Amino acid sequence: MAEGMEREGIAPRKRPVTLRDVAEEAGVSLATASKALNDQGRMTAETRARIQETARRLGFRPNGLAQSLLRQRSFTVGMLTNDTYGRFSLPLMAGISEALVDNGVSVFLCNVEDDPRLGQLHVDAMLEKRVDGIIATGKRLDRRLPIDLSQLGVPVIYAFTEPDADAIAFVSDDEGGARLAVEHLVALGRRRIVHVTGPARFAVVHQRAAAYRAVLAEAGLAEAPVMMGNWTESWGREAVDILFSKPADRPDAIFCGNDQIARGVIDGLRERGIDVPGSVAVVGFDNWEIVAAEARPPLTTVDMNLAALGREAGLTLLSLVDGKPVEPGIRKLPCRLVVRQSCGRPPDGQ
Amino acid sequence: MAEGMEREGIAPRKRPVTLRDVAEEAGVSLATASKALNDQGRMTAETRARIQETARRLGFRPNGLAQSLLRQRSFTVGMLTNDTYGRFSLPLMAGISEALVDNGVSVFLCNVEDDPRLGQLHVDAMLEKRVDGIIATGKRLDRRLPIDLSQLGVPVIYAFTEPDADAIAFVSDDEGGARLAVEHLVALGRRRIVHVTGPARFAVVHQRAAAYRAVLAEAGLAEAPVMMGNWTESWGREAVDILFSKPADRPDAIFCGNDQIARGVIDGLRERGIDVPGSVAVVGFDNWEIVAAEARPPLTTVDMNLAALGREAGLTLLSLVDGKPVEPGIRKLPCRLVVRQSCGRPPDGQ
DNA sequence: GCAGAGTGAGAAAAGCTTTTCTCAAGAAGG
DNA sequence: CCTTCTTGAGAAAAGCTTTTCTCACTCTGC
Repeated sequence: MAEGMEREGIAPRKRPVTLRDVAEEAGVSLATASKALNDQGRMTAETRARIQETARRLGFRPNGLAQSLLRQRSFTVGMLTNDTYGRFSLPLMAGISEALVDNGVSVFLCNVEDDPRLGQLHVDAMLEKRVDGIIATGKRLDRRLPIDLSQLGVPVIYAFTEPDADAIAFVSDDEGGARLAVEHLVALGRRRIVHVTGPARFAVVHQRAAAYRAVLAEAGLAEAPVMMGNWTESWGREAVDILFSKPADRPDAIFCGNDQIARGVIDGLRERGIDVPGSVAVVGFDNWEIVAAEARPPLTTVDMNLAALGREAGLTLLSLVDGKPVEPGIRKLPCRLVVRQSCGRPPDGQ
Repeated sequence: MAEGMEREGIAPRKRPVTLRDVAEEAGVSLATASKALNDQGRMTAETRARIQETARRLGFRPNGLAQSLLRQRSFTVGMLTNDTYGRFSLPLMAGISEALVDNGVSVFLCNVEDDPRLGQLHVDAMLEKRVDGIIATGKRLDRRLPIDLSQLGVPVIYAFTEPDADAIAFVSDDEGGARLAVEHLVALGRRRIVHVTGPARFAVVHQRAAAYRAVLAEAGLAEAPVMMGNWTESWGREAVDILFSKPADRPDAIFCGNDQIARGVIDGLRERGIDVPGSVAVVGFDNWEIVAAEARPPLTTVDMNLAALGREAGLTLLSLVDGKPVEPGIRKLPCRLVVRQSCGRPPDGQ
């Protein structure tokens, strides 16, 4: 019956070829075919080779759905974010994806905005598709996603977002990051360092400000005011106007709460004819390449290592899925200072 | 046997509850339980209600893997991109995801950089997981992804990337977009319009330049030089230096190839004391919010409607998956002009 | 020549759901 | 009272792979 049948074309169009097809073509049973392809069971080397060759020729590809059903493991995880694919999610995703792809795990990306309905929709879809786990990420360390993930029955990891109680979370160490920045300025001999940052309703604003104050105290420097505003360039320019409109107490360094503010600060200073870094050094936060690298001069800034954070989160999720116990709690991962040109000569020994 | 058994806790820990559990608990067969939950088959309203109630109480959730295996449809699609989750992929994804989530379809996001090995890895993973289709997106309209998707045996849609032969693709209409920009300037009475754009090796550079020349010709205006450089702010500033260093032939409008160039142009003009839009009008391309909205003045720019493009691509893929025939070919979707303040008063009637 | 060991390969179950038959019991009609 | 129709519900197959048994056959050693 298979005698006169010619396989036409190249693409395995229509119905995908199954293990049964391979077995029939090779004249063996399903069991034998399966074992041959998985290098398991006992059989002649010749039989094994023949089956493998047949599979190759037919373009056989095992059906992952069937495998998953049997193994109770889908090699699939869901990623939730409310950062409409934004600045923070991006490197985070890159790290997560990198950690998982090498283990054959694919990632469902789900943007839930801040909409509980949309969140529930995506979570339901994930659970029905039997994801092995979920990674929750966000755009703010101090905001929860609009859905409760604590009772789902699958492992959940939080990355760069406020976790539920008793959860496993990875966040950036903002105090440490701010420390790096301010200590850098101190080491460069700056004495009057001010902090221009975002709105008071952000937790990170207070964390970074606290570290800023601590470093000043440790260095025996007078505390300068912390100026809170928006996360925008225009606030940076405005802050410069405030700081430099009066002749006294002008700073010789400005530590900014993010790169956009820093960029505004740099622009404001340039427009006033104040040299950066000659007269005033500027440090940013976030290392948002497109802003930091194109600033004039290019911006020295704090990088939160989000890709590394994502990778860590991904690997930990895999451990969890494999049943290894993981201590709950919040893990802070260190930031890193990216030195460009807005602070002048780097201090000795760095 | 089930008599003394108390369900403890809330979370369905360990083994998820299956249809068999529901059937046993309700005292019916699997078949009846299935039909009850799907509102199919015949049975007393009372039986149906009892089964549904039981399912609800037990927190039953059908196993999507089993359903997919049977239906030959996984309600899953893969998205490939080489735009390391960048500026273009982002809105594209948002649109695609939006179109699909309402149909219960989840999206595997796969960043393949420009690495054929990584691409093959992801494509293999997708095929094993039996995605219903694939959407290929990129960061450039004139570059292929590093893998051949034409013989995969699943439907493929290309969005914002160079398609393989005989494929279905959605791209932005860059000529049309450039037209919108230049016609806007002409309508505002600008007479000497120059075009500052990116490197000649980009196809869009030539498409947009051609449209620019065509509109000038139609308006009876003298053709000004097309200045090709980099997609950077510094090139925008440099171009201004070139254009305004000599006193003659100064433009009264500049059409920029992207928003970063436009931003550089605006900064360059401001630093020369040239009023925007008073003396010179500026238009950008891409509508990259963070750049366009924070420019001084905020930038009028061309938006490629990438979210709409993604939505269209998603819906078309669904048609394809449902077996509806779709004519191959490249579909160009219109751009849209976002008017902010860098061109002055919008022309009458708009 | 025969018991026991080893070897190659197949049968069958499991994983979960959906759908098509099949069947038994009760109701309606002659 | 017997036949036919209707109705409620279950049995079984299908979708694809993996794994554990089981079985038949061939050596090996005595």
